[in-house]
Amino acid sequence: MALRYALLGLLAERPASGYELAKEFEGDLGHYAWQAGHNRIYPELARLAGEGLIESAEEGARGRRVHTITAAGLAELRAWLLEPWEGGAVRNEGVLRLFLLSALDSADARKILHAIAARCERELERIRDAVSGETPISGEGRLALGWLAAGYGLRQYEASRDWAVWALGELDKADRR
Amino acid sequence: MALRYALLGLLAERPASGYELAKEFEGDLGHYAWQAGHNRIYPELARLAGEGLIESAEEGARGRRVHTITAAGLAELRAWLLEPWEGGAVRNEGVLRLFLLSALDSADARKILHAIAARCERELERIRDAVSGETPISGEGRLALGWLAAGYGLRQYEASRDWAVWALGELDKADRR
DNA sequence: ATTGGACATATCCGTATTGACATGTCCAAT
DNA sequence: ATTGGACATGTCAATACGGATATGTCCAAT
Repeated sequence: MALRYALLGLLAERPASGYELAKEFEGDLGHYAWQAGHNRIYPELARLAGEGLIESAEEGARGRRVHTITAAGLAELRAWLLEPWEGGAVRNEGVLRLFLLSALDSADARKILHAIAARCERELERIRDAVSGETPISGEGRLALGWLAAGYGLRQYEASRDWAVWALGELDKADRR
Repeated sequence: MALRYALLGLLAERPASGYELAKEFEGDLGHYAWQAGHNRIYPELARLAGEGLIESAEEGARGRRVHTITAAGLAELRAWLLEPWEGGAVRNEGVLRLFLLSALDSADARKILHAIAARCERELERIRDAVSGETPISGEGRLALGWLAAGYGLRQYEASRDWAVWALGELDKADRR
């Protein structure tokens, strides 16, 4: 269910080909929120077109097909976002690895925690670099998806780094017993 | 692949039945890292037992079967955690909804951002309450999975709340143009 | 002229996942 | 005595997903 809304959301920013949409999923979107490969994207686009939520037009070169969100698609997306919800799918292998540190002995856990903290710093650096070249605002004066995602990533990695440092402290406490 | 390691990690803390494992996935684990229902857990336990990574013993009442991790299982888990990695599955409907706010007009977006901030505060309260009754250390002096998860949840929700507040500020800036 | 790489779409198959259905036990409260 | 709810395990069918494979185009640099 979520993939269709991710696609509608991306197309709400600007019309795009399946190829371009697949690229988007390799960035912040796929990093924090939802992943999809072209093999999932193309069939879903066909279905969305079948339901009239997007319109797909052949556009010359290399068989490129540009998909545009329709009024119905926009309405569907808005309804989904406004609808109250909870739970929803969660799957994050990286976070799982954090928690499973509990199964390792102190030395192994420390090694990994240091690696995590360092990795977070690297990612923070990467996002800060990327942000300097980004626009906060997309068409129609709305906030750009990429801007929101970058802001989220920044805070998320800071939180993860702080967690790793805290966990190292907890490990110290445990070892002193 | 990740589910098997989640199960091994839980069983590394203490032996448990499939039913108890399913309960674990309803808590912090399923909230931030990985979800699984009993219908997925039972077959995977059977497979793990078949590979000798866990041992399963019938234990009296109500057909309860208690699963215990073996030395081989512990080794497999450790190897997975220590192995370098990147990427890994990411799927988080909640975060996706945050990003897709970009498709809404200013008024709708504000409404949702306020709701998100409030929700984060509620979750923070809930975790703080839960933490007061938790042990940082599990058997053998290792950090408890639940403790690590709670520490993560705390920082994660703070980050999300800060993000929502920041996004509201960005919206203000955009609207002033 | 050719070639490497980005652009572009598509299918196939095995496995993962989910929701629904099914079955039965134990125990505490009425 | 009975009943509701937690305990406990399972199967099935439909769908989602991911890795591999396939095919072809456009263009810039050599």
